[in-house]
Amino acid sequence: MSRSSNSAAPVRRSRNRPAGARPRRGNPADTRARLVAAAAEVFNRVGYRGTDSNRLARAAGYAPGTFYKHFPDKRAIFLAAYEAWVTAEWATVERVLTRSAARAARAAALADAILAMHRRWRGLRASLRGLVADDPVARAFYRAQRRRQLELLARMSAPRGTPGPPRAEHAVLLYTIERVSDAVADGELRELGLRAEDVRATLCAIIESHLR
Amino acid sequence: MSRSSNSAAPVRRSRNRPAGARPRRGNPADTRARLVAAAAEVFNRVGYRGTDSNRLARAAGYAPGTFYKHFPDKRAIFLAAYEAWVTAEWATVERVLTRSAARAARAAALADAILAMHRRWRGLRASLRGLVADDPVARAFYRAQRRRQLELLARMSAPRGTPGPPRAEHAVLLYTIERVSDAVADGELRELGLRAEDVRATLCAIIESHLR
Amino acid sequence: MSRSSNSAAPVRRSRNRPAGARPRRGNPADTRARLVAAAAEVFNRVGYRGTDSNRLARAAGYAPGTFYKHFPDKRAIFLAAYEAWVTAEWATVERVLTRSAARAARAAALADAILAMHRRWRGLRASLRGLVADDPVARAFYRAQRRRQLELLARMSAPRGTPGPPRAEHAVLLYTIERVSDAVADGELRELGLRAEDVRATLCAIIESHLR
Amino acid sequence: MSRSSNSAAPVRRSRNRPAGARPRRGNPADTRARLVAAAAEVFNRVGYRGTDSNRLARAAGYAPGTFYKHFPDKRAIFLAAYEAWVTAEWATVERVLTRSAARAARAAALADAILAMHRRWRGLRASLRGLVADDPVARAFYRAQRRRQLELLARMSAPRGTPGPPRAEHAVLLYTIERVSDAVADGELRELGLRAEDVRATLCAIIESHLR
DNA sequence: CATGAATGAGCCTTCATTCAT
DNA sequence: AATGAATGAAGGCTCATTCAT
Repeated sequence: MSRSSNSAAPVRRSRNRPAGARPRRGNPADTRARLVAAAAEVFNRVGYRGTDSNRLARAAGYAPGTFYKHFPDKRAIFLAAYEAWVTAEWATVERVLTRSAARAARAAALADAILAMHRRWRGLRASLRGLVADDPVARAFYRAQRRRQLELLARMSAPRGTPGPPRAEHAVLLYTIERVSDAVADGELRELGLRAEDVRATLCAIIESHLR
Repeated sequence: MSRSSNSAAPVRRSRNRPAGARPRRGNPADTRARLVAAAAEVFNRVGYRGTDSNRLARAAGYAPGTFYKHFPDKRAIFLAAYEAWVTAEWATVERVLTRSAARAARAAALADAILAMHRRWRGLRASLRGLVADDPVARAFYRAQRRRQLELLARMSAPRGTPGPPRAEHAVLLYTIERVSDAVADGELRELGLRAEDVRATLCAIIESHLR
Repeated sequence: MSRSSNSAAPVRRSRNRPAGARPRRGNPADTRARLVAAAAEVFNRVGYRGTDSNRLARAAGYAPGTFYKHFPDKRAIFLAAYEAWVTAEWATVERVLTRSAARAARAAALADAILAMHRRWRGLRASLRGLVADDPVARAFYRAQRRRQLELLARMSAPRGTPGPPRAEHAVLLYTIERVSDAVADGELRELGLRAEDVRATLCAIIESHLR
Repeated sequence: MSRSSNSAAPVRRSRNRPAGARPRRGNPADTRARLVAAAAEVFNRVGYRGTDSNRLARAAGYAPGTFYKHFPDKRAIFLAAYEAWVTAEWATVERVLTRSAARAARAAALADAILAMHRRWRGLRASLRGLVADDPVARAFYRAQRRRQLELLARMSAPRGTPGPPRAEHAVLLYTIERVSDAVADGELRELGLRAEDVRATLCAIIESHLR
């Protein structure tokens, strides 16, 4: 598995513009993408509560007012960054799962890919949890992502492309993977006196038991 | 299992004082307990970000200054409320686990007890997740609770009272139970198109597989 | 009296161009007129503080920058709209006063004409009062209009076209008509428990006592 | 008539505290009164749009937060200042009207008293007009004051204490006095080439014609 | 022990205006 | 002549915390 592709920023700079070059006039899509990319990094570093919209704008090379031309508030840009993250993670998951390899190998690759994404973006994910806990809109957004994941899983685990309804065991699997990955990414294991390798193995085993 | 004992407020009003009676000068422990009890309810209702220390003091019948005589800051009272909650939950878990019943029955009782605690205090728990995500001190406190839980589990699953080191599979079990219980309490399942009964059954099965 | 002519927009669309047709490059006078006409309507609807120059430009079918090609600032376009309004009102007043009719009939016609103008443009007038209160330049502009009105009145009331100096009673008359018309237009009367007809009659009587 | 009493600030500093002495702990009523008194002066000097809530607080010797302990927003403190002004003006009007003097003398005294109040607080009154023009809440508040004035007038002009309904001619009288007084206070007359004495005389005549 | 008035740093947001295209 | 992305000063408001009583 290419670790670098998993760890890539969830948002890419659009076009081939030299980094640091800030066009006073760009097209709105570029500006928006730049804002989201910069915000993702800032959120990941200092957390959602650790910045404000003015700083996010400046981090992308813009003035405060520009921020509000593109997002109604701080939450909106956070959710945009999170959505990009989820999209990147799903892409990775699908790529890994469609490989032709032994079940155990695929489970391990999946665990590693997910853990890498959570490690690289652990600050972003921590902020997500905080925001989801506090904010109803963020909560709804987060759950919508989860729903899509569940549908994806139902489709993938169906024998012959006959999706079927979302399954409780899949939901529990997703919750487990998410929670454990966040714990690993946040370094909770070391504090608990556990070895990362053991937790990874446990996770792999659980994942493998759900693969076809 | 006594549902009412599970659902009880994690903090009791101390002494037999008629509710509403507010001694202007009581002993400090009483004042502190009253503040924590009131704060637990307020946090559970409006969330950690939904109040301020002035309101928490008033909710317990005190002035803002009194709050800071008993707690260094808002976080401290939250952690006190959370600690009381964890203590109450553990007590319930131990009570259920030490019953002599079939493994499946104990697993079901445990799941129900935990789900009840999470349902009753879902606002408090949501705030906990938010605070843990944002605040290093809260995070450390939270992990300390987790560590004690893990030790408890190691002791309980040991054949002859020979605890042994914390085990990765226990940690994963705890994470799973916690995450799934919070999801159930928050009503995520319905939104995902899942039946509560199915998720409960899945949870019971996982718990049962870890019981001796 | 033709009510429709009184109520007409104080600024006309120039030329016979189908509404909505927006030439990207027209002659400057047309663009300016279009901006003023649109601004008059917008100000009348949402007030001076209720818009910004960007919206005024868009309301006329232009981009923000175009606005500043034609007006130095937001105040300038407001004063242009107000000036057009005053011109339209004066034209109406002169038309009514030069009719050969009984004094009472002329007074009533004048009152109705003025009230109609104030009703149709009550939002514009409210904004005028607000701006005049806040802004020295707007205040000077407003007073200049008043001065011209006073001169007109002096000329009209002079026996043989010998104007004479402005007279205090004329000024008081103008103030009274203006204030009462605005009150009527703004619906203050109903709130005060007065009948519109009674106020109109009082106004007519006052006007009539000043006519020759 | 005592000019000084008419021109007095509409809000008094409560208690006999040396000017400039700022008690860190006062009773709320004092603090509020100090805020309103300071705000009235600031509004009168720089206008409603010329300050912000932070400056108003500082002008009274307080920090920004204190402002919001007493008023929900800037508008609220303005309306409080205006209400104090109206109360002061009414007191003056009643005092003058209940004197036993010739009708002409009373009319003159009334005109002078009102003109003095408008001159002393012309900035406050200009801001009032601006706010009333822009803000629905301020408008409603302003009209409520007017309604009370109208009732007062109905009561005073009734032969035998039989008030009767509000009368249109009274409303027109109030509008005229208000508008003309503001014009005089704002110096509009000089700009219009009128002599202050002439306008005052016209105003006196109108008032006198309405006195019993 | 308890009070509660007061604090003030800092966040979110607006909008009149500019200027490179 | 027209565009529209970008600007940034400034204003309204909150709330965790202090301290004189």
